[in-house]
Amino acid sequence: MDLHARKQMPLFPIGIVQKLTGLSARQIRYYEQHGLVKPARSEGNQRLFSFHDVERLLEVRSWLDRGLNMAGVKAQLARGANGTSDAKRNEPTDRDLYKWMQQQMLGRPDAGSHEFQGELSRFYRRK
DNA sequence: CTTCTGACA
DNA sequence: TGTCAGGA
Repeated sequence: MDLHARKQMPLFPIGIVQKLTGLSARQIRYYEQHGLVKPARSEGNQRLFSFHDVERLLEVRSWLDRGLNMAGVKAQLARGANGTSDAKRNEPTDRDLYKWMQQQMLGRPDAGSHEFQGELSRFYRRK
């Protein structure tokens, strides 16, 4: 399984995505309605976002921060625009994200482990 | 406790 | 966009 495939894997719930993107759950769901992202769903109908979705959301936020409205953002996506300056500078690199995940996996012995670790282990699992 | 949908004093 | 309801 290559990196590209892993980036498509449905891994995190909306709460994690909020922390990763700085967007509110309301915004994330709203953007989904507008087709900006298409997270997978768990059996319990819970949204499961992939790294691809998270990156797209960060890209969307960079445009919104720069004053674009929904129409503007859609135009960028339609044009296949790639995040420019700000987006590139503020967007966490893959390494940042992986490092962040490893921290989650190492876990905080006191805070109790997250079921999250189990899901994330899928990302690292070979084959 | 977290997430989901629908709705708006 | 925030926030509340009512349910899973």
